[in-house]
Amino acid sequence: MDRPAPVSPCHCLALRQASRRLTQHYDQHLAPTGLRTSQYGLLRGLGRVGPISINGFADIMVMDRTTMGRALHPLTRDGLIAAGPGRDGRTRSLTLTEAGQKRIEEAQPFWEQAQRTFEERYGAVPAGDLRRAAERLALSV
Amino acid sequence: MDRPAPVSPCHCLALRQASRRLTQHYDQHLAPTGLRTSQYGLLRGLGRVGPISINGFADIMVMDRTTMGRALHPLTRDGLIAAGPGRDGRTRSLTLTEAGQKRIEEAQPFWEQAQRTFEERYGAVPAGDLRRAAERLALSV
DNA sequence: GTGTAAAGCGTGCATATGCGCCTAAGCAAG
DNA sequence: CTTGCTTAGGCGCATATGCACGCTTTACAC
Repeated sequence: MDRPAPVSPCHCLALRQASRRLTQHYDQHLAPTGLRTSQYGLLRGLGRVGPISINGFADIMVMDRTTMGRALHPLTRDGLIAAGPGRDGRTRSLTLTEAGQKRIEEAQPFWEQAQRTFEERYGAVPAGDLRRAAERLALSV
Repeated sequence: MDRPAPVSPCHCLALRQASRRLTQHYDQHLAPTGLRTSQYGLLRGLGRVGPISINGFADIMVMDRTTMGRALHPLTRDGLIAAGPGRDGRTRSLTLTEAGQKRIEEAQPFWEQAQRTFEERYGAVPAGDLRRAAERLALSV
């Protein structure tokens, strides 16, 4: 997998490529848990901000609302997230189930190893800088 | 679309969120051209490194080979990229067609505006730093 | 109360993403 | 020439991504 120089000074393309690579790295570490990185992120996020509506959760996770709706399917199917009725007839209330909480705890060591091995290769300081820059982008654009 | 603080110190999650947001920004600007950001990136990339095989192009663009194979479908369908026979009976040779070259030129002003407006909001210097950090990640991990 | 706007969510469509498995073609050792 | 490894690519499956459109429910002005 040796490649020539990356093609283009496009900020977006560079970020997309980096995102793909990093996702692959984390996914490989999380594979034994049966969770993808995206799903682990959703569980962690819901654990912090739930109970919450789909739209609210989508905003927090920086996703399109319809993407969120569909991303929840495999998680509700597997009983990791419960989507009960909300305070309205419109809203649905998302909560992390006990199985979901347990699954997070099982997956955490694998996530930590992914995070750690990435920091070892890329450098912990640059990794932190990159993360903060990405967080700022997600909030600002 | 105002959100609370982003959830998690996970490098991967932060990068994925930023990637989604930025892709949305560029996609909105490129919408009049009928190209998505990803497709514009593929055309630009192929223009630089083509003719090339699918696997070779996938490596350069930091994609899975199967993802590349499928991403080419709408582009070959629309005649922007030609997938002729390669030097082997196995390999296929990807080239940018004249229509593809023309499409890039048509789209360029829209891409430039997306790039520029992002830099205005996020800051040109941080944007460059972020792009270089992302490029390094794509090559290193 | 009623009409209208807005909020919350779902669905259809098209593309994006990558893993596992498969086939075909080249290539080297015997 | 045959056996076996490697390379190039396709396809099925499942999830990810978001736009356009539509539906139901609520909020609000009047």
